[in-house]
Amino acid sequence: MTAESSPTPPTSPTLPLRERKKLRTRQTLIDTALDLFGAHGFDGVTLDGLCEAAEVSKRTFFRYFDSKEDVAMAPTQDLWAAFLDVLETCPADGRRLLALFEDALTEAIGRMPADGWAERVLASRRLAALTPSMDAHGLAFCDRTTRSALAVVERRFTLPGPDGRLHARLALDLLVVLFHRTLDAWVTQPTGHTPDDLVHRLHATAAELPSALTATAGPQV
Amino acid sequence: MTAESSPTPPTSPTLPLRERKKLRTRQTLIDTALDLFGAHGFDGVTLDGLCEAAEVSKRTFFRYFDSKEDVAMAPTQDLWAAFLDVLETCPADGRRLLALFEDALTEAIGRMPADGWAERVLASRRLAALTPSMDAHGLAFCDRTTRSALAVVERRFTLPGPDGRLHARLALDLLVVLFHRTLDAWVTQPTGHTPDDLVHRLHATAAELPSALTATAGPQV
DNA sequence: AGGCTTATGCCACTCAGTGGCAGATTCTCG
DNA sequence: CGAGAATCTGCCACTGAGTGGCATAAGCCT
Repeated sequence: MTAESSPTPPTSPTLPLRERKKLRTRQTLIDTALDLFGAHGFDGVTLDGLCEAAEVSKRTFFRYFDSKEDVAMAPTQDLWAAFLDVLETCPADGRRLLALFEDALTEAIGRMPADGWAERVLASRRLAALTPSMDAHGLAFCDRTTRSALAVVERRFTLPGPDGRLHARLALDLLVVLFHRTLDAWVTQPTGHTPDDLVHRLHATAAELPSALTATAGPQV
Repeated sequence: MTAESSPTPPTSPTLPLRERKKLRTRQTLIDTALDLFGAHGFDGVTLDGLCEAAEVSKRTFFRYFDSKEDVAMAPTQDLWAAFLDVLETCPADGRRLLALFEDALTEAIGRMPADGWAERVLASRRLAALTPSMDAHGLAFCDRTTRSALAVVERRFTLPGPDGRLHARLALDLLVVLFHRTLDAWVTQPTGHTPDDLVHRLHATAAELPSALTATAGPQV
């Protein structure tokens, strides 16, 4: 439909046509899904309806995504994929693991496409808050990512002490917890849903961790 | 079938017959499910098969459980229900929130039925490790429980400071993380799957939290 | 252009989960 | 004890997610 301005550049820096089509189909599916889910709710849209709107067969849908929940979670999943990628290459100076993870996630957020990613995350999270099965799916995905990240860390770094592996796992779990609380706050705020603000809030939430560890409670008056 | 020895005690301390039957049906469903899932895998058992084995109609199954995953998660869910119950009544001396939660969970573990609960948890967790959809379901349930617990805490206790609510939520998230790592280790060990050992390991894992916060990593040699 | 690889569409199928209704069981109160 | 109300249960039909198989079409390579 919207033909590129340059018909056939001599040295094409882009991917081969087939790959570009796949990317576009995937993105169409994501955008259509977030649109429809936002309008009628997750359960108010059938896969058949979604596929018809996106002009693909149901069979094709399942070659791109594992489940109905999956397509709505794509923005977050892209982020964690980038996180793993950053973790794969970042240096291991003697910093604290948690700080290292925090910075890797910051870097990953920075790598997200500037056009519309934040909006898609926002739509996705708002949907998840209303849809138990989406929430469950997202949580499980984070857990799997945590395990992958732990594998990368074990392979690339030296974890001192007999409990080094446990410490790394706990640090990763902590990062996930911090990120989720950060997302909660970021999604809830009325305006200013930018990646930069997300990063800012991530560090702010992380700064509260020591207080959370020592926080006490008195009886209700 | 197995009639009670005392036909009709004058002052019956037990629940009415109808309630007892319901309890028994529920427990039969759980035991049958864990048996069959353990033998053929979660996906190797259909609901129709499970219902036939438990001698109930599928319609009845869904009057007791929300989903196929739900029945296999019952042991853990019973624990968290008890946790909420303990939280509802425990005193709020000036202790740290995290310690308070840890003790409440310990108390909840102590309230679990001595006969077979540990075995059921073990079977349930081993299944969950092999079944993504069960894992997701369990994670989502923990998240919902965390929110319920936060509501109880906010209602019963005073949370000082503008970030008191965040601190409490983080402390609860931490407890869940600690519990999951504890379960990982407890399930993995070859023997000694007792509630007491679970409690012991919970405190041991919690003791590693400060180290996890400050842990560092060097480059791989 | 022609053959090779890969993505897509279509069809039929299994299984989880739901709604409705009829019949059975338990509770309650006269 | 017995009638009637309140539940609990079983059966049946139905929707919708997800899968496997196979034929076709589209992009790729030389």
